[in-house]
Amino acid sequence: MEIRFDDDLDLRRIAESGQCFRWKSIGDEGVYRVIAGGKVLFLKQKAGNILDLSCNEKDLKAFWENYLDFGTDYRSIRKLVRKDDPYLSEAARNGEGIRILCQDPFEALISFIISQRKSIPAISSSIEKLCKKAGKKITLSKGEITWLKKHALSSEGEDDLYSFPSPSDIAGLSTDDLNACSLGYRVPYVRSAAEAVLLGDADLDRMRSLSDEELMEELMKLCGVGKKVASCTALFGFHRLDFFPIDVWIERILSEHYRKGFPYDSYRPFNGVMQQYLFYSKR
DNA sequence: AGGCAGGTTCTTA
DNA sequence: TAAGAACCTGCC
Repeated sequence: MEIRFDDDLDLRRIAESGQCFRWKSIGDEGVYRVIAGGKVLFLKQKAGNILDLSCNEKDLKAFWENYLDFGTDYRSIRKLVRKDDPYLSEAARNGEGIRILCQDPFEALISFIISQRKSIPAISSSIEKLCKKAGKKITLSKGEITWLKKHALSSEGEDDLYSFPSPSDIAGLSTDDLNACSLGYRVPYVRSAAEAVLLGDADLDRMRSLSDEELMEELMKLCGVGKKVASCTALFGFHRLDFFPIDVWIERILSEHYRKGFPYDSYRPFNGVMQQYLFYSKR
């Protein structure tokens, strides 16, 4: 189905913004394949703010609309950028179209635990291995196959897709299975996080009702979850748009351009969106 | 070939 | 409280 969409939206920039690891560019016509919520979505952006999606209206309303955060007005947030900040102004121009996806908290937690000291290709590769080992197979619907055909794309290679595993799926994996996902020293981190969620020691649903500070505190109780991973989980998995994860890149930007500190007060509660502009622009 | 990668923990003062 | 080493492994 096709919809017109007027707010900021740039699929390529979202895919390359580092917030998600399961967006894949298919072919060379700007088509992306996304796996989330146990489902797959193929989508393509066309001229005139038209979005061509492989789902029907029911699935759009039931899931993808929220996933793509259609309820948030990013154009207005982008306009909050202070005129007296040329660095952020340029970053926001470069990053126009980035949106912060509403991803699953558990998936974000595990993904960002895995991300530590790994390059982006290595992160994606580990996550794919994990999904293949423990996730559920996703079979393409008739509509999805038709959609691919319409875009002159083969469904071969698109028929071996797996959902992100549940806490019990991961907790049930043997050490050998986890090792086979190239997780390295993160194996115990991933396992203990999955077990904590499974047993309710880390209650992600309950965490939704916590304040930002309390959420951070709860997440950091998990082994292998420090400040960076916790804030990424909060921003991308809990959609707390004020979190401002500081990794090595952001650290460099802060020390080069914000000697007196980043003006967080100016952008509350959307500091995380500003962080995305800065990060994307630097990469 | 070998250093480095979107961090965290453990150890040592 | 703070700085520094160690950690797995794939990627460039």
